Amino acid sequence: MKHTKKFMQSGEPVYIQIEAELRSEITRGELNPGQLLPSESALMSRFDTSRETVRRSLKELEYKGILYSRPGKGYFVAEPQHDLYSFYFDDSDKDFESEFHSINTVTPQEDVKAALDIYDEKKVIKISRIIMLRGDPVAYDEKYLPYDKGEPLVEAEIKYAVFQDLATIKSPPFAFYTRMEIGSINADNELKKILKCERGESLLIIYRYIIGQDGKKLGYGKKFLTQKWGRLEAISGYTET
Amino acid sequence: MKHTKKFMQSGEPVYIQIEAELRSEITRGELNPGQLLPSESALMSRFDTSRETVRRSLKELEYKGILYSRPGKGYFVAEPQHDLYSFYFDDSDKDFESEFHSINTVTPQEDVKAALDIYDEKKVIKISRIIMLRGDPVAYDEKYLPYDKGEPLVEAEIKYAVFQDLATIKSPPFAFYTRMEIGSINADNELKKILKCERGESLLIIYRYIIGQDGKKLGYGKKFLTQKWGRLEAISGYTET
DNA sequence: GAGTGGTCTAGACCACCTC
DNA sequence: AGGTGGTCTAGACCACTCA
Repeated sequence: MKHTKKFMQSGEPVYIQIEAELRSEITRGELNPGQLLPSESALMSRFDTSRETVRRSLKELEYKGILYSRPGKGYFVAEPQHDLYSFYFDDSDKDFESEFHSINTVTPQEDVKAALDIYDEKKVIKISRIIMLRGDPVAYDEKYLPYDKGEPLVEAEIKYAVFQDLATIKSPPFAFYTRMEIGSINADNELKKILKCERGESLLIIYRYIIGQDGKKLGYGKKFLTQKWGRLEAISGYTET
Repeated sequence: MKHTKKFMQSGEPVYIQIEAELRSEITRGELNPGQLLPSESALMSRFDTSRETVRRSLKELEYKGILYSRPGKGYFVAEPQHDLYSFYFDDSDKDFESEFHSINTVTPQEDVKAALDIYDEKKVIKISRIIMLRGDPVAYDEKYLPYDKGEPLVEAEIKYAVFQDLATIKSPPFAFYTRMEIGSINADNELKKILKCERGESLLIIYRYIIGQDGKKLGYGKKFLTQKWGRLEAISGYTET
């Protein structure tokens, strides 16, 4: 059988081989953004395979943002998204020691009320902790959750769940997402005390809003990172493999 | 014909309908991370369609990071990546006015040499500009490109290309990517002068390294953002649609 | 060995675009 | 009218997993 032979020869599925071949032409600059690719039927004869197999290759490249298709016209090389960055920000701070600071129900301040869409006198749960590196405080974290009366405040449970990920509480995990804002701020006296840094030292401040798919605000957090914590690292553009 | 009727009824392709149905079960929490989905053949009879159609739906959800599959076992609901964030950082600063500051070839400082993998006495092209909002400076930008002797320094061309995107020069657009580091810093006297801010004011500092797929360093940039510039905004988790 | 997903084929009809 | 991609079908063989 034709395809079996091809498959065995290199150990790679045919559609992966075609994908690699086309991708290489693009990263080498032989095919450039906006350019039209050969049609499916042309690729079928070029690679001596069926239409679905060719389409599988093209679909892969489409998902990766390298191609797009226009019905009736063909496939085109996409513009790379050099302005779209991604980064990991792991709230559990696995690489650090973290020190439990306080947990209690409080009357929220204005920024917290606004962030959680609270308009009445409802209280909120406030959890704060200090993140340490080799004995030095490098970050300080405050999290706020709406406190619905009647819900027992089970400290141990919250401690576990919240420290894994804010708002894993009582929401199916695909039912919410997080919006983050990153800014910088000079340490005030309170932060100076907590983080044992200079007053005025420049800190990264990271705001997070946990939002349900229905728009409901499920959580709010502020995190202050000293320069010892390190820099946030992000990537944009297409990285091979 | 069976499928034509189904397709016409809702105007949506069958595989999109199946995808939506499964996704809804997941966001509603009926199916949870780690759980096994019904097999392909079970879904074939449930939705009265062919295997490839069912597989197309599952593949979509796989690409979106909602499912993963294990040969011989089945499809499982994935863990949502609540720690993976994305954001846009458009270097052209379309929403701002930007003021050309200077462009010339200079002997690089140590950080620039390290960032561009320069070990000899080669010079680099330095481009700097100031970004303004309503007449006020809100950011300051420095970019460095390796300067290969013999290349004419065509100012107009560089100005255009670099201000669109650092390193669009002479590299096919899929041949490189960008690594970014975000930190905070106190304004020194020089930045105070350029940005007309207080000495010690907290700034966001953004380092960028433009890197070829072959690992070659193509460009380096530093950008200082005042608090007037605004906050960086990022998103994580699954957002519907 | 029975069931699962992974790959591949050879058809089909459709909507869209261009001449 | 003829070419393009979009959707869908009904087969096939394979490697993997688990009882």
